[in-house]
Formats: sequence, structure tokens, C-alpha cells
Amino acid sequence: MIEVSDREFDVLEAIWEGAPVTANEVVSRLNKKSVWHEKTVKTLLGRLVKKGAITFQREGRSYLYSPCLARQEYVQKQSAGLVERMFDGSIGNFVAGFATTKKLKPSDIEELKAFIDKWEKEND
Amino acid sequence: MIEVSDREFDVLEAIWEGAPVTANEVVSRLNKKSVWHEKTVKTLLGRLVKKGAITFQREGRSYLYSPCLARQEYVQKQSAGLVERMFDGSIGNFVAGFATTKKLKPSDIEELKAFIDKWEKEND
DNA sequence: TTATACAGATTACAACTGTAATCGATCATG
DNA sequence: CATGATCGATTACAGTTGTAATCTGTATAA
Repeated sequence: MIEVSDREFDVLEAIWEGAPVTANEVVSRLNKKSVWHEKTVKTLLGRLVKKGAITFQREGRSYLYSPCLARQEYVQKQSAGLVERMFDGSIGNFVAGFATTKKLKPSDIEELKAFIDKWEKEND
Repeated sequence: MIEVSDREFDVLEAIWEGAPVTANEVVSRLNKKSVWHEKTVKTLLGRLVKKGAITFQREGRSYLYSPCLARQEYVQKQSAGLVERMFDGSIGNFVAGFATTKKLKPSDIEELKAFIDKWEKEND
């Protein structure tokens, strides 16, 4: 499984926003949220390529980067890993634990109910 | 916030299993699951102390270690962080995403329902 | 009492991370 | 054509991490 660091993940997010994308556009996207030095971003792009998390095609003298894994896939694996390690693999435990610190809003509960309804329709 | 690495977390888990505890007992507990070199564990204990994640009282020539943070607290913060970073802070999104790869069992759904019922009784 | 065993402390060391600066090639501009 | 602006590539460098070995100070056994 491809492992990316925290900052590499931030860069990946920018690429998932829309690909293929130039390094400069990635820098722009990242700078909408916080300050990123162009050199730092380039380094991280290089590392992501080396790790096989993204690829690129040459376009003139610059590159166009694209992700090698879908965001869905990645975040789901991370989620499953966390639930496994910290909540004995139980999503119920996870949600219950989560709710003791993060105050849930009624809308959160509605989302959960909606999910359950959908799940039950699909699994009867 | 105190940050601990993956392996440090494993050691913390062993301490949370029951404290105060000697280094040797920590080694024993860890070795029930996988192979840990005693020296490695000692190093990690030292690092955890330096990070303020655990403390110790001297007991003769050895130490008795205890956690400085509750497991609940720690795992909840990690959970909240992941949901925030990867699911826009929405547990609904998290659960839905989680369910697309990890097939949920009926018991998982029951747990979720139970949680919702409890929440609704407490928040009416 | 002297050697040894065992505890924690210190040191080792490579890979990974965060954060850039510098290098070398190329492209556009005066 | 000469020069500076730009690319990506390479290098830098300290802090973290994983994984231990060595050192140092006792406590204990012969």
C-alpha cells in the first residue's frame, strides 16, 4: 500500500481537486488555504511521483500531474485502518467514541439515519 | 497536543492495558501480539516520557510507568482529526465512505441504531 | 569482595519528513 | 546572440521514527 505523509496528502488533495494539473496550479490551489512555498510543493510532487502516488505527462517544458489512486480509495483505507487499530474494528464504537467529544448536531444524526435506511434497503 | 508515533502508540496501548507497569511487563504485553525487542521498547518508553505522554515513579532500581492521557481522549482526538481532514468533519460521510469498502455486518448497523437511540433520548 | 547481571541512559544510524535553496537545461526577450 | 526567467532535478539539513547496541551505575551471587 502506498503511504504518503501529511504534507504529501495535502498536495494530493490539491491534485484530486482536478487533474491533470501543472505544478504551478497545484501551488495556487494550496495557497488558497494556507501559505506554501513553491519549492516545497515541487519537492513533495517529486516524492509523490517516486512513491507511485501520482504520475505525469510532459507538456512542453513542464509536467501535468495526475493521481494514481482515487481519493475515495485512499481515505477509506485510512478510515478502516484507524477503526481497526483504535476501535477494535467496530464502527459503532467509533461513532460512540466520536460523539463523546465532538458534540453531534441533529443533522449528523439525520445523516446516520439516512445511511442506515439506505443500507437496510440494499441488504434485506 | 501530544503527538506519538505509530510504534509509540503500540507501547501506549500496552500501558493503557493496566498501569502503573514496569518496562518488563510492557515488553511482555507487547510480545503477546508480535515480536518486540526489549531495547526497542525501552527506547520508546523513554521517548514517550520525554514527550509527556507517560510518567513514572521509581520502584527500587526500575520504574513504574503510567499514562498521562486517557486512551479515550487520545483516540477520540485522532478520530476527530481524521473525520475533519478527510470527510469535511461529517461522520455521516465517514460512515458512508467506510461502508463502501468494509462490508458492514448487521451487528454494526445494530450498534449504530443503538447509538442513535441513546443520543436521541439524551437530546430531546 | 569481586564479578556479573540487569535497570535505565546514551549513542547509533538509516529512512522518512518538512522545508527550502541551488543546479542545469531551456525558453523567451532585448 | 546574450541574458534572465522558469522548469524539474539535485542537494541540504535538522527533526522524527524504527530498531537496536553500548555505556554506566548498582545489586546480587559466588
